[in-house]
Amino acid sequence: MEKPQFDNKNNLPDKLLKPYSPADTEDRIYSAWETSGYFNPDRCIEDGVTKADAEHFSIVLPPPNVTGTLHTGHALMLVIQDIMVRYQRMLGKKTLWIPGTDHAAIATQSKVEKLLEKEGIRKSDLGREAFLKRVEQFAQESHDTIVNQAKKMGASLDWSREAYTLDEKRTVAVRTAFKQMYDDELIYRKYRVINWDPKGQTVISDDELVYEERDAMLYTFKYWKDFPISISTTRPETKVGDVAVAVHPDDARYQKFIGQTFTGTFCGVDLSITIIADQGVEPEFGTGALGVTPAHSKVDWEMAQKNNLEVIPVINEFGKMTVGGEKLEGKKTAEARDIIAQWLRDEGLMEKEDKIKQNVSTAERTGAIIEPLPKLQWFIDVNKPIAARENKSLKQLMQDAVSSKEIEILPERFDKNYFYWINNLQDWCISRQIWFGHRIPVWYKNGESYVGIEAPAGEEWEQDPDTLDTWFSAGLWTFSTLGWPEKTKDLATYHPTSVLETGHDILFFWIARMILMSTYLLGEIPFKTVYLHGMVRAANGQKMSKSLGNAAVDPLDIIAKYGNDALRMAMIIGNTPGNDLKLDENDIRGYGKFGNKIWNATRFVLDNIADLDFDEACQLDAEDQISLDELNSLITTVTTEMNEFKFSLAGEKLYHHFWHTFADVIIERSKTKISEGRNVSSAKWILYLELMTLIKALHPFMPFVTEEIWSMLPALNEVEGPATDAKKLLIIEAWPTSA
RNA sequence: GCGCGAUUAGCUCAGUUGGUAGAGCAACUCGUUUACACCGAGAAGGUCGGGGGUUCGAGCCCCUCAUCGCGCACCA
Repeated sequence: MEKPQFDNKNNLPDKLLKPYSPADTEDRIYSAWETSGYFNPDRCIEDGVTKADAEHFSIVLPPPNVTGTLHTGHALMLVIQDIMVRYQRMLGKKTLWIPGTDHAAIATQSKVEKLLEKEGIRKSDLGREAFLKRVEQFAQESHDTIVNQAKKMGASLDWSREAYTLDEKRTVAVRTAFKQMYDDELIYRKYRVINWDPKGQTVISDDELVYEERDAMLYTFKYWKDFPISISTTRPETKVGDVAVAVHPDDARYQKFIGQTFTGTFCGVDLSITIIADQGVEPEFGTGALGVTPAHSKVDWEMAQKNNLEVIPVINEFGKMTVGGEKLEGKKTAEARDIIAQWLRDEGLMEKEDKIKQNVSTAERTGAIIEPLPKLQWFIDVNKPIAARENKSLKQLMQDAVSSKEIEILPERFDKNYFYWINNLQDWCISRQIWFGHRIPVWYKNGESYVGIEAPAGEEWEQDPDTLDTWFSAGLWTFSTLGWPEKTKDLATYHPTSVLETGHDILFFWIARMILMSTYLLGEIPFKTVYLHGMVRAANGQKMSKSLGNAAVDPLDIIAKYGNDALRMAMIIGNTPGNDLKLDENDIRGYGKFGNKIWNATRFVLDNIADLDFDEACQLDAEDQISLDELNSLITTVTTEMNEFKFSLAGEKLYHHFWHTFADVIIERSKTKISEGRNVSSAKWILYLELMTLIKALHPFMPFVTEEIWSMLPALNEVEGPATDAKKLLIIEAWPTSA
């Protein structure tokens, strides 16, 4: 059967007669926003959109790594932040959202190394300079992709303030921060056992360790026949570096040996073993005695420091043995382990071999098993009292910022994780043996060293070859992006920032480090609210990852299919802070339909209010007045929820009201009134008021379709009557208030 | 080992200070009424993981157990 044609006697725009097409709309709308300049708060002030003395609202975008393209996780972060920013801008605040990218030192370097590997090139073949050129080229390409993607996602970022963690300004910030910390003796260089990644050939911080449970063999044996105590270990190969055996001070079995030294030969290596007492030894585990290898275990290193023991390195940076003659030297640790285990059996020294589960630390980036090694590295002291900060340590500064409620973490339960992490925090190792990143601003000459922003004068000064942990520069992000160390107007206006929105997986890596840097360097918090989102998962709950093959869910594909507005709604509704989000294509499709529903409702309203006389006072009949009251109370509720970061609730209420109250009840009711000529003016007024209000309130959630509709409401943007001045864009329209 | 979270309609999840259980999707029945079939109307569907406690009243607070997931941790 033929469907009756919409007669369009009121000459509605052609595009409004067809179903809504995000693909034909979104790019055009984004360009209009960019051209307007309203992503930049300065422009809003110039044009009188925002008052110069208005309250500020600022967010720094967690800078995506320049390691490739944006994924759904990035899309989620862009959506949540864009909603906040659009809402705050409509409230009339000086609203700034700063974009940027992160050089992501190790991650980017290893990515490029892998690409070069495919070409059969090693980074050592290229040399430092040529290699860095390749990395920078790669980083630039990634950057361009990322920027384009962010724009596709509708992010209302102020591109005029874009920053990069490795650009010139940020380099000055990094060096200034380094120098100040060095001068305050918070940064120091020390030889100690660190986490060595044999694959990445660099030291990594404690936070970059990932523990993996593995099967291991626990060997129980004596070093030699007349040694009085048996020890247990999973790593016999390190025992050639042993200098002591530690027992619990109260252990009756071993007390009599404490303080004695025994010498002998273990697998061809001469050892001198002193029996020491340490509270940390668990009498119940193994034999209750522990072989101490100061060079290859952090715990043992500390025992050695306390007891003044010698440190004997036996493993090198490549995970190979450096002692033991022909039998062991040059062998990989795993091989040496078997050789020693066999030797123990052959010698009749092996007493027990037990299969156990063991947590081994691996490197987050390379997956390699960490080899603890003693090395000279740079550290940040987290316990030293700082005179300029009321003698508080960095640890205390981090703690106080949150415990004082100056910084609020959403959801609140992450407070506990944060405090727990701080309590267990040890000095932060900030040097890395990689090429890509901020080179440590320290120069050496004949045993002399110089720390500064610029290289010292004179030829012979040699800069430290190491680079800084990428989180050092990231820690400065809230203020380095605003111009620090210069005293800029931006810094005065927009810092502390209002909200930091990111995934809970980088609470320690990044959020804690930003709090550290900001409270120390500026004496103020970096942000007031931390909003932590969960991880985006596939519809079946699986983690999206390349190895599972479902990381192929490209946000741009979804946008091409259903539109950005639909993706946004699917990412916001049903999503609460801290909880993972299952992204289901059905939901996205559903919200795509909602966009069309809004579109069609607009067609109906515009067609019916074409002859509405705006000079006449708005007079509503009883039921329409009730509807208006309901609308007002909806807006009040939604506003409260927006202020409390409850975007899911707010979005869902707007969705539901639009569809099931405005469309299903009010529009349907108006048809009867208009066709019967009963309370026609009231019916038209309520159509108009509802549509106007809902389009505005929906804008932060669905910016494209609402802006597009807004542009088709000629001279209707003031309730009082037709506007005569040039039409404003919806992004700078005032957030609706209940009348 | 310590800590955290989840467990609510078939599925995915909301539920803000304790006050008569909600949404979306799916499924069911009916309906093409000129904004929209990317639609409408209607009905159906839950002893809120188990057990105990506090309370006039508990999805929500307390205790306990179970299952799943996550974070942290120097049992060698």
